[in-house]
Amino acid sequence: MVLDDIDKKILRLLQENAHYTLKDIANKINLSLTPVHDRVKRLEKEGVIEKYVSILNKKKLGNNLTVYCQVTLTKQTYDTSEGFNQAILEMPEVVECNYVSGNFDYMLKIIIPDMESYHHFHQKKLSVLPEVSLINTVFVISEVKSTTVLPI
Amino acid sequence: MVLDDIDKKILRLLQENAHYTLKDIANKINLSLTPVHDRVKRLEKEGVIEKYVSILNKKKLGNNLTVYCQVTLTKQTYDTSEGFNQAILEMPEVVECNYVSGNFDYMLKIIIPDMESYHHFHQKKLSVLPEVSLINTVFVISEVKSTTVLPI
DNA sequence: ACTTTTACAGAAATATTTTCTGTTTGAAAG
DNA sequence: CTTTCAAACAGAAAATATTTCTGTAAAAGT
Repeated sequence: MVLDDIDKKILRLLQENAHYTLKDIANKINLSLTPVHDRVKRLEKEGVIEKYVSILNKKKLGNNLTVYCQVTLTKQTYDTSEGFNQAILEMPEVVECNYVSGNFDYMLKIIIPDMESYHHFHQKKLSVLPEVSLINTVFVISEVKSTTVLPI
Repeated sequence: MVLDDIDKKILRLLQENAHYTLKDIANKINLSLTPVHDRVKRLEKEGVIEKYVSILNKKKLGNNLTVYCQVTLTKQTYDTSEGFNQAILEMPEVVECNYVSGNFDYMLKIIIPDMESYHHFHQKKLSVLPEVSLINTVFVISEVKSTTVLPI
C-alpha cells in the first residue's frame, strides 16, 4: 500500500490524538469530510491503523516501578522459545517482550506497583518457568521518554 | 483519587479500544449513559486517562528494525543527563528512553526502517552527542509482545 | 474517443456525545 | 429523628459526529 502525503498527515494527526473528529482533521489538512473519511477507513482496513487505545497513567494506577528483565533460556530450541512466549503472553505485568541478539535471549519490560511486587513476580512467576535459566534485572530510575508515536 | 470497580471496568474497556462508544461501555457494564459519561470525564480530568491515541503498524510504515541501545554517558552529572535527555526528546526514532541502574546509564528503544538507517542513526545522531561515551546495541530479532495495556 | 476508476464535495440519514432535568440513596448537620 | 446536602444514576432533548448517498471532475486504462 502506497501512502501519499495526505495519508501521512492524517496518520500523524491520529497518532497524536485518536479523538480528533473527521472535521478536525478535514480542517487541519484543508479537505472535506468525504476524502478524510474514505482515507481513514482505508487505512484501518489495510491495517496501517491497527487500533485506537487509551493511554492510562501508570502511577495513578499504582504502578510505580518499571524494570527491564534480560532473560536467558535454558535451551535455544523452538519448543523452549514457544513455551516461554506463551507464558509471557499470559502475564499482564509484562508489557513488552522481544527475542533479541546478544548475551541474553529476551528483553522484557515490566510495569508493576513496587519492589515487593517485583520480588514476587521475579521469584514466583518468571524464574519458576522451566524455560528460564537466568534473569538480569535493570531498574528504571527515571522515565525520559515514552511514546506510541512512530516516525512517518 | 479512588477508583472503584466500575471505574476499573471502564478503564479496562477503554484501554482495549478507545473507540468504544459510551453506549457500548454502558451496555457492557450494565449502566446508563450518564454515569459512564460522568466517570469517563472525571477519569480524563484527573489524568488517569492521559490521552487517546492510534496505534499504527510499524512494518506498514516501513519500520522493520527495532533495537535497544544501552548508553553510557561521559559523566554522571545533572547537566550531562539533562543535555542528553533534551537531545533524545528531539529524536523521533527513539520511542522510549529510560535512565536506569546497572552497568550503563540509559536504555533506549529505537524503531527505524532498516540496518542502514540504524547505522546512520548510531554514527551521525547518537554517538556524536557530547554526553555519550558508550553505546551497546541489542537487536530485536522477533517481537513476542507489545502492549499499551496496563494491569488494573 | 470512450469507459472506468479515483479523489473529492455537499447533503441527508444515522449514531454518538453532551447537556439538562429529575429521582433515589446514603451520609452529615441541625 | 428528620432535614439537608451531595453523589450516583436514569431518561430525554440538544448539539455534534459519523456514515451513507448522490454527484462531479480529472486521470488512467481500453
